[in-house]
Amino acid sequence: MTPLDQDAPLGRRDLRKQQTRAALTGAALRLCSARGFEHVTVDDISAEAGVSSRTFFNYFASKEDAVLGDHLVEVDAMRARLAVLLPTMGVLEAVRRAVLLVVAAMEADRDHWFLRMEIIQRSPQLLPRLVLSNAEAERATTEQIAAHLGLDPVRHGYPALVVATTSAAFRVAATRWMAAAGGLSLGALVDEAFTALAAGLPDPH
Amino acid sequence: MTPLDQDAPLGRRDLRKQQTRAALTGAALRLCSARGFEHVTVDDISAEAGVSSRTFFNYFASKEDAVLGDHLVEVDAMRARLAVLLPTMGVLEAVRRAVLLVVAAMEADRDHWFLRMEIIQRSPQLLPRLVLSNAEAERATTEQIAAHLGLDPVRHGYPALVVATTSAAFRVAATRWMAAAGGLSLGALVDEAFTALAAGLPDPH
DNA sequence: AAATAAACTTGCAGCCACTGCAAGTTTAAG
DNA sequence: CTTAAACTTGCAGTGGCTGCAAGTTTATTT
Repeated sequence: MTPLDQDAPLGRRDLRKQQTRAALTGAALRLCSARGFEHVTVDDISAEAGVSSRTFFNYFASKEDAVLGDHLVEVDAMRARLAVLLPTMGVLEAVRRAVLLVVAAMEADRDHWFLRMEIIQRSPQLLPRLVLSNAEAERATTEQIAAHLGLDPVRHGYPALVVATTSAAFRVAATRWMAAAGGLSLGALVDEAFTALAAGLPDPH
Repeated sequence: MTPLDQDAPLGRRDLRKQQTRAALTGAALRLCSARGFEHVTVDDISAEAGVSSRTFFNYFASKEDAVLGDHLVEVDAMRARLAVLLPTMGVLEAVRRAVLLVVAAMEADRDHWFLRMEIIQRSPQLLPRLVLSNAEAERATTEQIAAHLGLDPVRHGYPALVVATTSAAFRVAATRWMAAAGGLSLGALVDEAFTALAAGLPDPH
């Protein structure tokens, strides 16, 4: 009598796992927000979460991972959405709409993201790592777009260019979102950036 | 009678310093290219260069820095060029021409750059750090453009957007350059990317 | 319910990146 | 020549991270 109504096989064990995982990320975000990333040790985080430091590394490959998180779910959702949108509109417009999925996820997890970004802002070494976590996703998206256009992703630069620039545009929007401390809508900022991109980045006045 | 004809004060000491530095980067690139970044220790690099591992850290803040290098010179040159170009043309065009300085520097240091990129390709952890080394430069350029346009870089997203997207476009061009193993001109690839950017990234056919 | 297997946690020992300190050595300056 | 500054180095120590060999908890089988 295993409850499989939803999508996740929930045993007592798996439940406790994602509970421990949440405790670790929570502890990491809280402590790093208070003291700064480099003044928090893995031992501190583990102690705060009530597990051994060795167990910490059973959940996260690095201290940075605990702060930055996974985001694999959103990546998969975005790929699925892209597959639907690409045949019916231009590439840039399809990417814009697909990105709105990520926007929704971030606005839903708003509190954690503000903590994350505050920590990242004070410890710039984390920003690149955040980009890296997107790197694999970027590569996959590049191939998806190249396949749709029937282009060789190596010979043609277009797919990689679209992905890299839109990704950068998104990062800028997210940074502004945090700088405004939630006073602006992330979706609106993303839209603004994509509009400028589609217009060829003309000088404003 | 200090020889100051050029721009650098060259004493026996400074000469030996940049000699040691070159030996360290050379050793780092050679060993990492042969064995892969994570299978090379700082001790290995130091021994190959004929200094102690402690001395290594007097020259580089991290193992990654030894592989990735500085590029501060090009950054300064680019800023100066930008200051000249900005008043006489559009922002995007000015950035495009300023970037050509970096292109020239990379094509001149071609061999080292191919090694670097091969190493980075096999050890993706390095890619973020490469982005980070550009992060400070990006911030400075953003402020420069914001000042030129008379915009507040926080309230207005345009300067940051231009810098982030052009930087991404450059990265794509550099990646293709390496993939082509020098069969293509980096300058041509950069031009192609900027042209697509200025046109608003329209679908190709 | 008991026995067996699988998964999870933990301590331990150890590698390696990296740092501060206190020498010793080399080069420049007075 | 003397003094001061710069450079190198060893040493000891912190902290991130891993493999291993327990021990403990949960799932599975009979």
